[in-house]
Amino acid sequence: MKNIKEDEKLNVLNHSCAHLLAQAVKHLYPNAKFWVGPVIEEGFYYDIDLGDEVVKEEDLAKIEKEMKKIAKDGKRIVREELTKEEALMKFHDDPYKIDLIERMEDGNVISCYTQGDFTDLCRGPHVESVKVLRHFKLLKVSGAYWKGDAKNKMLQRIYGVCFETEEQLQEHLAYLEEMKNRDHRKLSKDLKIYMTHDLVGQGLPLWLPNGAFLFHELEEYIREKEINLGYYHVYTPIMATSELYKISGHWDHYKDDMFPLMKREGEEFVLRPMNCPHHMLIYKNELHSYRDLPIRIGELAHDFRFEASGALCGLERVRTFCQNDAHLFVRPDQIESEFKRVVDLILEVYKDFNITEYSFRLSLRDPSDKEKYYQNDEMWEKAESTLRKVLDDLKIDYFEAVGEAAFYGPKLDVQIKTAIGHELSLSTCQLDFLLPEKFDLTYIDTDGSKKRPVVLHRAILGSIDRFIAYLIEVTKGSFPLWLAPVQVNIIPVNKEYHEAYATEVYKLLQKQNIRVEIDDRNEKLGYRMRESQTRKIPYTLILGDKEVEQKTVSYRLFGQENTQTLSTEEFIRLLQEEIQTKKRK
RNA sequence: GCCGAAAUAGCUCAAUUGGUAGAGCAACUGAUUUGUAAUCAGUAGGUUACGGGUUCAAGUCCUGUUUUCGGCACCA
Repeated sequence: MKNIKEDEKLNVLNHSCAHLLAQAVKHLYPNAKFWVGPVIEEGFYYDIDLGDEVVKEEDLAKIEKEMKKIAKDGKRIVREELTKEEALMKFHDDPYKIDLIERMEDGNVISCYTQGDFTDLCRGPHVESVKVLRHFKLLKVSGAYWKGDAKNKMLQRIYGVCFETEEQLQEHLAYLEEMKNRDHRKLSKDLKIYMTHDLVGQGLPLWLPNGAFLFHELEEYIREKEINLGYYHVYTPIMATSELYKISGHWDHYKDDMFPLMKREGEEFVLRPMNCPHHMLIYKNELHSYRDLPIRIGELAHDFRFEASGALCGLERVRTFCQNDAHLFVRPDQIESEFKRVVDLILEVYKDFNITEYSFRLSLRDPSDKEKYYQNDEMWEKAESTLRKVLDDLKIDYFEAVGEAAFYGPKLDVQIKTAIGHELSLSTCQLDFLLPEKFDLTYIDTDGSKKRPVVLHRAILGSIDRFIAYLIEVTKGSFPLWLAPVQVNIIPVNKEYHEAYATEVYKLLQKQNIRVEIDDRNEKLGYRMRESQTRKIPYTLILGDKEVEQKTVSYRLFGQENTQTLSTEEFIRLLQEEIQTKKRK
């Protein structure tokens, strides 16, 4: 999709369109007051205070109509430059604009733009005339907190997009529609990946057999990779006493995001929101020599977080999920090499899954946020500069995000965008000097003295749940053979004559651990083929007279129309090769 | 959590201004015995998410709850 904000022409066009929107809203809602109307990647929006009035989705058509009317009139857009005092005078009855003006530096030129009966404070630039604004569409309305702060009043936000030609606009709208069809929630329903139920609760998905196969294969995949890299896997309880999180420091920072306390016989338990404290205790269970480090403790661990109800989304954001977690206990001199190994693993895994659209985010603390972040300037500077150095050494492109760090340290996150445009972290690698401190972790150094290890928290697939959600979207539900819930579907042409051979092939494949089904229903071949294709099963076998006679199989690949014929042995070899090469590199 | 919208058969959707809840697919039964994306006929399927109210009459209007959707805020 075109990034409208980055495109010079479209940026100006959409910004002007935001003004056109404001003007139309002003005509229809005379009491409207306007905050800001910026250009974003997807188009533009305007935040508006309508007092007691409400814009509903059905009102968008009405507003669009007014916008078209104004555009047709074709007023010129005129720039005017003011001093701060003049600007304050001009917008004296608009508290929102006064707020903006007052925060501008004295002496700077302040500009505003006028089109017909509407003037707005704005840096510009704009198109010459509203006449150019013809191919636009208002897309959605929503509430949005003033200045992005939940403590403030909620304004109304109207989103839209504008293009130079009608073709471009229609193409864009078609693209948005196409993306909706890629939404993992829709595909998951079609492909029977997971379900939810009111009686279980929101954000708590139930994995159906097809989803469970995916889940299991991914667990096996990453576990094997990690074992080859020297990780040890453990299982730890999904709960602990609240005391554990008081020691780790999580209690102070995150108890509101945890499921509430369970009290019994004077003890207090919580469902765990993360696994770090458990793994710290496993490290502490033994005395460690400098020779033993790094020690890598991994777990496919189920965690529970009380996410805000409005944040929940399919498998992408849930209240219980399975983390592909590990904690790497390293000596200070090993931070760089170990961090590099994690980045290498991330790159390797993404390659295995053909994930190409992602970016690295270096998440740093916001030094002014004294509440969220653990206070120790020296520690933070050391940690942040270490990560930066490794990334630079690896020549990895990344962007920095202030205020996105964990409370205990900076991190490298891998960001992806979902089909419907949500930006999410998939993988993460976090540097932590704090938890080793809190749990008084040590190793014995060369000189016999106790030293403090450093911890790297990392998750490669992130959460299995979210990873599957993303995988469904990038593959459109057509999974590579090794992941496909059903890998081969056998269709005997005639039940009476071909079922025996079909069963024979079925048993052969099953013996090779191929996930295979046989569709011997009394339905026409075309009917069964159609269903096989809509289920996106990679291989569909057609077995009839010819195949029985020659001891062969004829197969059709998902999404293709031609049929290939191979001997049964060759076919099995083909499957095995495809599974092996894609699965284990 | 906040602003807004929605919830009708397993799924996708209909149901004039309040006036007998329907269709396609799926399921089941029977016929058909099939060579690459939907064979034909029949049967069954509903406290219209859940609770309360208005009305002679509520899927439709009001109200509370739950869940879902679009954003915002959040995301250890």
